Amino acid sequence: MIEDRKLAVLRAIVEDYVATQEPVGSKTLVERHRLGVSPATVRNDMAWLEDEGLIAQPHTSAGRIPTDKGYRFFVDRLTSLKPMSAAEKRAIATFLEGAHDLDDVVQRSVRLLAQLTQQVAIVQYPTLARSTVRHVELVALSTSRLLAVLILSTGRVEQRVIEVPVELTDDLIGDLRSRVNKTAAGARISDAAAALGDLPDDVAPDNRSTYSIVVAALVEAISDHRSDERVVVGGTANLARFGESFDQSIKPMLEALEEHVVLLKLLGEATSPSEVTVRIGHEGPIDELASTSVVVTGYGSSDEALASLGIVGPTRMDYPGSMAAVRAVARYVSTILDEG
Amino acid sequence: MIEDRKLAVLRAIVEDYVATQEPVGSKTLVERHRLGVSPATVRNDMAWLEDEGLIAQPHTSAGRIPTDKGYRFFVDRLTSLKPMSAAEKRAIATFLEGAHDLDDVVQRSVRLLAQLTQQVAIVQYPTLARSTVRHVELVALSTSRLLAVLILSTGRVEQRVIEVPVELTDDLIGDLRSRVNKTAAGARISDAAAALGDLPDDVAPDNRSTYSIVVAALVEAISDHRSDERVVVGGTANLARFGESFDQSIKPMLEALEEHVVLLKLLGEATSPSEVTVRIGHEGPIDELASTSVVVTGYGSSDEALASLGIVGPTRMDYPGSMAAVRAVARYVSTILDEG
DNA sequence: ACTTGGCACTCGACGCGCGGGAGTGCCAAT
DNA sequence: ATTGGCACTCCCGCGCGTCGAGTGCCAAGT
Repeated sequence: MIEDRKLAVLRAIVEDYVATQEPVGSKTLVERHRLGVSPATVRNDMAWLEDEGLIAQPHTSAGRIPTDKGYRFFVDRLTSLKPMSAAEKRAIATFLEGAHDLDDVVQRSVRLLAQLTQQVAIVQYPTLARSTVRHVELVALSTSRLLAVLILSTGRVEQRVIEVPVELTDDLIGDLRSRVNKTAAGARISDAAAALGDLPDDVAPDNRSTYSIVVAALVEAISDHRSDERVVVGGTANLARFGESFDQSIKPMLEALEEHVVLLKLLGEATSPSEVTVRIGHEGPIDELASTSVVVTGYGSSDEALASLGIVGPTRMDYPGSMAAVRAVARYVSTILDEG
Repeated sequence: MIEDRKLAVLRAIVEDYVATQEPVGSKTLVERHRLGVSPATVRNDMAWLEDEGLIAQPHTSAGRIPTDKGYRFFVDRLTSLKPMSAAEKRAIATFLEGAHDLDDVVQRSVRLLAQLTQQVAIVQYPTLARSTVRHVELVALSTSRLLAVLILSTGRVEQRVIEVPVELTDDLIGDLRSRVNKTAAGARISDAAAALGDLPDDVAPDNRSTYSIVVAALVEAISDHRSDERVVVGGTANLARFGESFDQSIKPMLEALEEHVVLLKLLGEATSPSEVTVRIGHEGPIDELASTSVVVTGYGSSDEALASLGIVGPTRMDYPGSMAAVRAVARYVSTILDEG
């Protein structure tokens, strides 16, 4: 069992280091936090914490900084995410309520999150796999090109251009549209794709092949997972705040932010909105981002998460604050999407 | 009249400085470029160029660097944009041809431009004002919420959610849809909005008010200029290359890249695809970006530009290369959009 | 009238040495 | 177990001298 005071010391170190960005020594520690013991005692505790691998010193005769393991311990056992102030809650609510459009909601969430945490924010669009089809619209662009517009229960609207090697007539499209909608409406996207495969059974024989071609293209377009990769990034300017550790930090970060596939990996599996996942430094999936942490949670209805949202920042970040902000935003977004 | 050699010296200074990022002195200059004269002569020319405000020295006894005015001179009179190599042309063509969707085209253009120039690339979506309406689709989301999907000639698809304080029936929507399409199809968006104002004249009297409410909302949604602000940014990671001048350069840059309104100001008026506009340092509209240059051109049909596209980078950039790349990409994008 | 070599001068970059100070570990005392 | 004392370590900042690239100017050459 670890004594309370050692934990208090660890907590103090983390908080001070996060606040000042500088290694923290025993003397300044007892000054700033009323630990009620002398620096020498703290030093002993520090030596112990270092043995345990929770803190480290950059070089002899410097203060200590938390290790990844130390942050992990801090996050798991030494803190509960501090609740947002009433003012902050109000700010979140009013800021997000202005939106009706899904695009709006996503965009505002990113900005909000970035501003609240002063970090880089990432919001994923609701996963297609977990949405149901509300309506499918087909519009002829030319005689051989068809625009399919999918409207999903989450408010997401997807469009695809389909090239078909057959002549498209208005009747054909109209017929196809009503059939597709009858089959797909209300179904999950994967189910809809499956159900559409059976469609051409009861159509006029001479239209059969046309149908199957169009439907095949449609199915392929629908289940195209490329669009599951939709994420929005905001608050990049906050990267400018850690001006020092430049090459090791900012460059890989900027690169990652451009690769949406990488970002999705970073967000990971969507969890329920009630729990906030924290990945610290090397725990993340990307080696280049070993000195950055991710705070992420899911949003959507409470029983099933639609997608993820979170922030990315240096391992030395304000975890309680970030976690609280991420959770708060996720909740508000969830309720807004529920209403819409 | 300025003699040729002085111009040659200026050109050499610009080229060397862009390549090395270091102030260039008289001796290294005659070594690298076969100027056929001695360093002393070059020094005299340099003194003259400095008097003219075309070059400057950061401090006494350092080499010279071009001033903004020097770059301007260089761009205007000392260089013609070098044509792309055959290989590059092929690369551009194949890279862009894979796209059919407008989103695809835009996204690929940004990446391509960023990669070719090693700078931050910006591509604006085709302006709504210059597109014509191809089709309008209306879908009821609930009894009082309507989703309008506009499909434009450029391939752009815009969606808007409209709240209407009336009960929506399928008949009403169907009727409205056919009327709207009859009125708006083929028209420019501004004309369409105007024409829609007259719509409710020949409808059943008891539907009048409903129509006018819905149409008013629709018109407002259509002419919402918020969506003219759509731009896509890429190649942010290239910012990491100028690691030195950090706070003065990267931070305002990152901030600007988040504010799409600012970016639009930066892109400025769309010009014809044949001419490439260069704005150097302070010439730009944004004071914070005084040490960055913009290379931009329009794309779309040759007689009328649909929107702008270009790159942003430090004033010390490879202007001939950037200009050529920007123009090449704009041309390819234009032809692809013409076909589609 | 340019061009050129020579020359003195300037000034930033670099390396070095030297305290100052923050911080540590250890030990003896309580 | 805690604490004050103490010697030790090592980073950081400062001042200094040197080096060298680069300049401006001048007088001589073509």
